[in-house]
Amino acid sequence: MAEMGSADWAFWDTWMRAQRLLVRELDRGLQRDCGISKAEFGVLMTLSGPMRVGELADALDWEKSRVAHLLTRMENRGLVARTEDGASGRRTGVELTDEGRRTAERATRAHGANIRRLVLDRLPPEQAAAIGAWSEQVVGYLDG
Amino acid sequence: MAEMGSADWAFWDTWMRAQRLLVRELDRGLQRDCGISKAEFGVLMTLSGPMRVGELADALDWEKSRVAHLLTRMENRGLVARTEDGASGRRTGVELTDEGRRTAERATRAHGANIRRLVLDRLPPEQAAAIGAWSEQVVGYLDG
DNA sequence: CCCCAGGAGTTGACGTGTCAACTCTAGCGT
DNA sequence: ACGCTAGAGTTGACACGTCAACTCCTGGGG
Repeated sequence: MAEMGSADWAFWDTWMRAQRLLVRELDRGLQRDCGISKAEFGVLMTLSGPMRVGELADALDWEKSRVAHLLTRMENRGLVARTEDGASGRRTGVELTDEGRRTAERATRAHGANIRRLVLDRLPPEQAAAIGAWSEQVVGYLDG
Repeated sequence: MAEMGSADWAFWDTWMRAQRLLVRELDRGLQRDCGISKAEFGVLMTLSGPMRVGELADALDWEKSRVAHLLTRMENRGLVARTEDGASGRRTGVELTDEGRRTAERATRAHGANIRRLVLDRLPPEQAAAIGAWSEQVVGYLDG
């Protein structure tokens, strides 16, 4: 197998740097406009109806404990509520509060606008096609 | 400004998912093969000779406090050493230990091989060109 | 000479993520 | 019916990043 040349490292560094700058900018926008983190945005998008914690973790492809910790913090801020599940009375489900739904609505617009402004509007079609193809391929062999 | 359509969201989600899977895989490789994190790898690569903490922070484009915290942890594990700087005797510089140099050497090979295997070897030239162009552009307008 | 303003570095509080250990319940075998 | 195990969910310890406050020089005015 060939070694990494300095051009390879430069390519990789620039790519990762661009990625990091972009994600940082989007995160700041989400925090500024809606007061939530990117992870919380993911929960708000995924949690359409009442769900079990495990379903949510599977849907997001996150560790259950990460979801549990995050839900605790979001519950304290009134974005989600734990719900009783079945006859046992154990709080094992979770759903959005009204506040959570409002925030989700607002965040969808704001975050979408930021993605469009910072990324999509500046992405020529052939670059979009290349990135799309690459993404599909990576998801295919690292996720499948 | 146009809204985000569902195709836009799908494109974005897949892209971010691929990015996340890839970074996770590379981080695990670095941890498994060399026992260091990606951030520590960055320090090991950048810290060629003795440097001041601020220089290091500037070179990496990180917050000084992040560097200070990370250096403390790396110092405890024997990868770097704080050095006395000037007549004041204040420990204000930092350099690699022998152990740090050995780890840096090993990490360069291992991480480079992983990047090549997981990314570069699978990236057709026109996709590489498109991604390279996009990266340059993003760094240009988010960093400049 | 003294003071003090500013830069460099550190530290602490807190949010967040991972891993491992723990609790609770349900379901099953005997 | 009893106990045991498997799964779901939670919790705690720790690693890491950010922000703000802090310490410690250092270099001019006065």
